[in-house]
Amino acid sequence: MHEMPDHSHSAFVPVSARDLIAAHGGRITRTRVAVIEALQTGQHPLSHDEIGAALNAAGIAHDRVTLYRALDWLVEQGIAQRIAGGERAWRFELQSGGDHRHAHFHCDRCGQILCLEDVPATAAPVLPAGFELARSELVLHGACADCGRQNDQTGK
Amino acid sequence: MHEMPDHSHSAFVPVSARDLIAAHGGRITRTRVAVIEALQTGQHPLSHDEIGAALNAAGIAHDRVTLYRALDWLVEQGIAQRIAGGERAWRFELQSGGDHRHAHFHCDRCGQILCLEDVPATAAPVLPAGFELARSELVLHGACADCGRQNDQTGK
DNA sequence: GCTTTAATGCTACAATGTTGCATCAACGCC
DNA sequence: GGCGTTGATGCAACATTGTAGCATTAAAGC
Ligand SMILES: [Mn+2]
Ligand SMILES: [Mn+2]
Ligand SMILES: [Zn+2]
Ligand SMILES: [Zn+2]
Repeated sequence: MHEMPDHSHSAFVPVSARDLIAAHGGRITRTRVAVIEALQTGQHPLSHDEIGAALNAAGIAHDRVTLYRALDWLVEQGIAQRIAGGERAWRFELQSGGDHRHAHFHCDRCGQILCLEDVPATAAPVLPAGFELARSELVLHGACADCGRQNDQTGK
Repeated sequence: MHEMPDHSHSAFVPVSARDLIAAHGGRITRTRVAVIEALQTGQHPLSHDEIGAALNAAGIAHDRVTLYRALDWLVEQGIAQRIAGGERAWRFELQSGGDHRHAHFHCDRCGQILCLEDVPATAAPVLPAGFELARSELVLHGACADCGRQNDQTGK
């Protein structure tokens, strides 16, 4: 595993995993660093399982429970956010700057999840009196380009 | 396809559970009838557990698996729809006329789910080329009136 | 280095949902 | 109304996802 030297003048990777953890007063551990890096690398919100696989690939031994707790902590700290997705398993992605909540697309055939950065999840709907809105989740379901193409004849 | 018998001048309870099942070519069983009636009675989308409790209350013995399968069948037939809700458990509600998909509110404190009939879940967003939208789910999270009132000081 | 305690690893458990298969009962037919 | 067919059920066993308790390890500050 490579040490990230901090010649970080790149505007694209604004904070190193270590800085992010330290900034929230947490201890810098292999697991947390690797989880954040997996989320930074991933092109879509990752499931617990996918993150676990990434850690294995990086040669980082870990316990299931530890991973759950690392993810919980990241969410508590506002570093990552949880996405419901439509199956039973949560997906996780880094909280990119601010509270920019966007919609997600869930392919019902291959299970792939895609960020729709352009589609805000924010609705400002009429809630009954006394109700307080904390956040909104918008998930679109359907078939992704690959899946739609490969068996379009099913009609369903 | 048979026409509804015409003693039905009530516009409010359009179909009996039995008719609904028969119209979809299914066998009319105690469990299915009771599940549909529970969904018709319920004021919000019901979890598997809540439906099971309703069956027990109605004195209808049943197996966990049977209930799962009854619900699966209702969803397959388009009689009911599944809602993700944000916990691990599905919620179910009858598919009221047409494809009228509305948003739902999930209270993060008491777990209550509320239908927001007025808020359409439909977004017509820009999907990448080749993607096919089947349906969309919009879930708003926060505190319901009761929960918001009773401990507003937490701030979280 | 030494101490403190946050974080981990392990075990055991809970909640939700699924699969296979033998049995039962709904429904069509007579 | 009885009968046979087969869809629906009940039961046992299992899978997946996530939690709780507690002893041990190791990160951070001195
Ligand atoms: Mn996203
Ligand atoms: Mn609803
Ligand atoms: Zn797909
Ligand atoms: Zn509430």
